Formats: sequence, structure tokens, C-alpha cells
Amino acid sequence: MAVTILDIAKETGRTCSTVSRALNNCGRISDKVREEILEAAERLGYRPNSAGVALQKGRTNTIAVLLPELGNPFYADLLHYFKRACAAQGYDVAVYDYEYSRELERHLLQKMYTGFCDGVFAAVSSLEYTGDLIKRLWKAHVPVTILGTSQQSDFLQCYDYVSVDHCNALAKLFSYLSEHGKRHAVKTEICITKDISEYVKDKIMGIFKETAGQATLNFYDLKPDNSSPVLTGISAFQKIMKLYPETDVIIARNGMELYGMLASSRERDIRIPDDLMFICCDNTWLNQYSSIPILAIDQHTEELAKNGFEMIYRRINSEKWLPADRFIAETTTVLPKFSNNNK
Amino acid sequence: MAVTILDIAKETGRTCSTVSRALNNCGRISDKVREEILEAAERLGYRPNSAGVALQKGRTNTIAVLLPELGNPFYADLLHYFKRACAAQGYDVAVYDYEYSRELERHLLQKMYTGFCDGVFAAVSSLEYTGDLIKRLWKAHVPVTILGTSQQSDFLQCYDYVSVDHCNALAKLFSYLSEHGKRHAVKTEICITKDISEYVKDKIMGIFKETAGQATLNFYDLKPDNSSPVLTGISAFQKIMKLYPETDVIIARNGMELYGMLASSRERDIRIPDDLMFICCDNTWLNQYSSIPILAIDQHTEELAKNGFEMIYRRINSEKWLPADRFIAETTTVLPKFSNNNK
DNA sequence: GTGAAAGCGCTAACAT
DNA sequence: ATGTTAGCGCTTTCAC
Repeated sequence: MAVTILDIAKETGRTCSTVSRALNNCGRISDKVREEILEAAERLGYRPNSAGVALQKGRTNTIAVLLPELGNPFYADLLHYFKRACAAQGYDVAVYDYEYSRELERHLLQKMYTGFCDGVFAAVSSLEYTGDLIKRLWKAHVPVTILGTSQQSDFLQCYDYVSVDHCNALAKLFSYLSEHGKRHAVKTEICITKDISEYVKDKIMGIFKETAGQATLNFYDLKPDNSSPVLTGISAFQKIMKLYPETDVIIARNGMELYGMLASSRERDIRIPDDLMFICCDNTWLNQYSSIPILAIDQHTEELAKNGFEMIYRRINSEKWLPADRFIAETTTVLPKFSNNNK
Repeated sequence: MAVTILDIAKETGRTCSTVSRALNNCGRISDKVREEILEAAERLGYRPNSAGVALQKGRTNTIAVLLPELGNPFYADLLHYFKRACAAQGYDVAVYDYEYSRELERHLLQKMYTGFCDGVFAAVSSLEYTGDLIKRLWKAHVPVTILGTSQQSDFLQCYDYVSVDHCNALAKLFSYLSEHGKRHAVKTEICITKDISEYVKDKIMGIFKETAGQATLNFYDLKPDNSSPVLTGISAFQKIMKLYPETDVIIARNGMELYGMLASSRERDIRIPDDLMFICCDNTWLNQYSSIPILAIDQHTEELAKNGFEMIYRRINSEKWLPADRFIAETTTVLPKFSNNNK
């Protein structure tokens, strides 16, 4: 069986507490005894048991991150900054992705309920599906920060929340388009539920009407392909151009989707019109170095991540359970790095 | 404080053991009492405590995956299959990436030593850096499977191991090049230590000499840029073409590196010669839908992942500690999806 | 079918 | 400086 501090205690003729002090190098202990104990621990092949520590201390020094997909550079980016913030305070980060599976998402959120981590940073698919679990976590005083889901009144005040200022981002974007003479935009959407989808489209349309002058905006409902996020975009491009032939702007949700769109045009050897502008609602290396110039919206991932962590950290270290917090990041419109030269 | 089974026991006038039986729905228990207890658990907001369970049961039903980077589609792919295999046996997967940081890598491997997971699937950077920790895990009978690091005699028989048959993959590749009249290949390498680097290059050169006829092969030592894997490739392409102007094949280590190379050529408006062939040692959507035709080596990630899990699973469920296991996957050479049309 | 009790590995308050 | 002791939350064997 595994070596425990008791084994070390016996071996060295000391007690558990002394061994614990030696191993953690805390409390009063003589150098000689500590050396002796550390040596014995090494010799016997002692392994600290995290379950024992966690049970005793009531914390794990781990923060869990729940994501819909790894391999999307946007999340990789976000994670990078989040981990940095965690590391600065001595927290490890465990990443869980649910691959857009509703059951897995719920299963993982349930797991968060068991105190195996001290806090959670979660990009949930939709509160429609997970709201009950989020609410439960909130009631149980598990520090959870949600990334970028639109608010729903049912669950207001039931979670901390970081997001970009979508409305403002779109307003800026639409005025930019208008100023540059664009007239026929298409924006992709994923329809999770009819209600939400309609609500979101109405809202976007409202912003569009206010900022884009005479232009028109159409929505294209994506058929999500769970096996690869790129595939979602693959089928979209041609259908969009067929449905709306006069399109001069396509607004994609993220780099991978856009990558798929561009790939599909290449694959079937379809020429991309020179005046067609691509816009991407995140800003990763995927767009930054694309072969086609892309206008991107930088979501300020570093700020999102930092604030997400801080909300969690504050809760971990706060005596009382504070009211729900919000952080809304500004966005930046990023112009393409090099000009359109696809002849 | 948190609600425990004891609280439920008091509430219902039962004992811990009965409550435990009810919650886990095991052992003999009357339907009526079970209902009663479950209702109370719900009402009181009971949360099972994973540390308590783990301590008692001696296992966590979690497998940890250690990776150098998320956001690389190769690892995302591998993870997808690995998770599927784990889920089939009821294991959760926690992902840890060390972002190519040596300290973080060691820190995480140390964490694996504390029994917080039942097994580890690890893509370590180099056994040169981590061999001591791997050896220690092995001695402590922690099921660890290493992904694709070349064997080093010091640590032989100290870990389970899955990898592709690199030699064979290269042999196939080189003959293909030779048959297609390629004469001047450049392969990128990352030099971790001088010794290993020399050893690897010698070995590759040996294979090349045997299979590639009159052609020449040069190595290009990458300057790794830790902030983004794509950036590693960015600086490489032009330097390669300057150092070896007659190059007609570039063999990149992975899709992201290659993406960086191609991006750098676009960014600085450099025309890629029509007869220049790109080869990528993995096969992800990044190459599959590249704007430039790419010859890829499919590493059979599904097989790697499946076998990696099975090795871990076998150890978890085996009474005695078996000798080190190996699995070497075949590779497939994948031709570009569409032909070279970058005019 | 249910309860009593031991114990998983560890830490920390308290006693010496 | 070191030892004693209680207990974190849970499961499981063994009585009854």
C-alpha cells in the first residue's frame, strides 16, 4: 500500500504532526529532525495524498475551467491569460471541455458541485440548458464566473459574469461597414432555441437599423457540425452566396468558422469576389494570418480572463457571499494586417 | 457550513450508513427510506464531497492529460478520442497544459504524484527534463502513458508508451519525394539539447540516405516562440529559402508551424514557387483545408488515444504491476485534397 | 433493512 | 520543539 505520514512517523520514531510539520516546512521544528524526516520520506517513497489534504483543509487550490471546445484558438487564448492570473495566486487550472455535448456539459457542472475545485470559470452553451445547475452552484456558494452568455431574467443575480459589450461592438462594426459603402451584410447565427434566437436577431437588427443607414442585414442559420468546428463553416459560404448573391460582407462568429468558409471556397474552386469583406467576431492567429484579409473584433481576452479570475478569487477569500458581479469588456475593431491581394 | 450526510441522517432520524446507501442506491435499503432520504438531501442542498469519497475509496474516477499546448488541433484531436475512450469506462478527463514551460510541466507532473487522478496520459517535452519524475511515478505505481517521445535507454521500462512509427513514416515520405523528383528537402527541428538533436538528425539522415536516392536533406533549427506556436513558423520560411534557395520540399513538424510559414510568405508578399512542396507531420483541419496544397502524415490519433487509455485502464484494474508496455501506430501519407492553384 | 464503528491521510489547535 | 487528539466527509464491514 501507499506510504503515509504515519509510516514515516514510525520509521523515524516521531509522530504524525511532526512529520506533517517537516513536510510542509511550517510550525516550529528543529532542522535536524526535519532533515531526518525528509530523508525518510524520500527513502520510503512517500506521496502526499491530495484527497487527505483537501478533506482536511477544505480547499484544493484548483480552479476548473469549463469550455465548449479546445482547439479553438479563442479559448486557447483566453485560457492562457486565465492560467496566468491563477498561477500568480498559486492556483492550478484543470480544463474540462464538453465538446458542445449537452449531457457532458451538465455532467461536468454537476461535478463542480462536489468541491473538487475551489472555483469555476465556465463558458456554458446556454443558460436555457444549464441555468438550473448554475443556480444550484450559486446557492451552494461555489464561486462560478460565467463567460459571455446573454443575460436571462430568470437567472439574474445568480452568477458572476464577464462578457464583451456585444451591442457596442456591433454598433461600431456596422457604422464602419456603412462608412465603407457596404450594403448587403450577412451574419451567421446558431439557433439553440427559437426564442433566444429570435430575441438575439431582433436586438442585432435594432442596432443595425440605427447604425448602418440604408444597408440590409440577413441572418444565416448555421447547421452546427459537432465533429469539427471548421466543418460548420464549410457548408455555409456557398449557401450564403447563393441565398444572397449581392452579399458584400459576411460576419462570422469566430475564426474557425471563417476558416471553414474560406476553405470551402478553395476546395470547390470558387472565386471570392474582390469586394466581399470578411468579418470575424474574434481575433486570433487564425484571422491575423489569414490568406484573405479579415476585419476582426478583438474581444480583449486578457481582460476577460483576468476579471473572471478576480471574481472567483474574491469569492474564495470573502467571508460573506457577495451579490452577483458583472464585468463588460470593451472591444476593438482590428483592421486586416495586409491588403486584399487575392486576384 | 456545507451539508453532509450526517446532517441528512439527523434530519431524517437515520444514520450515516443508511444515508450513504440511499444516496448511492446500493446495498439493502427500503424504498420508503430511500425516498425520504433523497428528498431531505435535495431539500437541505446536500453536496457530495469528492475529497471524502476519494479518501475513502482510494480512487477519483478521473484521468489527467498533460499536454504542451491546447489550441493545437493535433492535441485537440487526440484529446477528443482519448475522452471518448475514457467516457466509455466512466472516467472524467481533466486537461492540463504546460504551454511548453519546463517549470509548469514539472509542477504538474508532481501534482500527478498526489493521487488526485487515477492515471495520466502525458505528452512530455523531453525525458531529459522530466525523466526523474516519470521514473518516480512509475515506482509509485501511478499509471502513466507517455505519448510519442523517443526512447532513452536511461528510462527504458519506466513507462508505458504510445507513438507513431516515425522511422517508417519518414521512410515512406522520403521515397515518395524521391519518386516525385524532389531533390532538395529541408526539415525543421527544435533543438532541446545538443545531444538529442544530433542523435535524431543522424537517425533521420540515415533513413533519408537509404530511401531518397540522390537528393539532399538539410535541417533548419527553429527558434521556438512560446507566446504562439504559429509564430515559430513565421520567421522560418524566408530564412529557409534564403539559406537553401534551391529547396523544393519543406517538411514542417505540425500544422500550426506550417500555417505560420505560409502566413509569413503572404504577409511579406513573397511568392511561393510553384514547385515547392509542403509537408506536414500531422494531419488536422489546418492542413486539410489549407489554401496551399499540403502533403500530410496522418498519425492515427484515434489509435494512439485508444491504446493510451487502454494501457492506463489495464494498470488501474490490474492486481500486480505489469512490465512497461509499448504501442507503435502505423502512419498514412495523405495527399492534398485539391491541387496547387496558387498562381 | 438498519445501525455502530472503524478508518481512508492529513492538519491544526492544544497540551506538554 | 514535539506529542496528543480530534475531525474533515465518506464508505463499508460487521452486528443485529
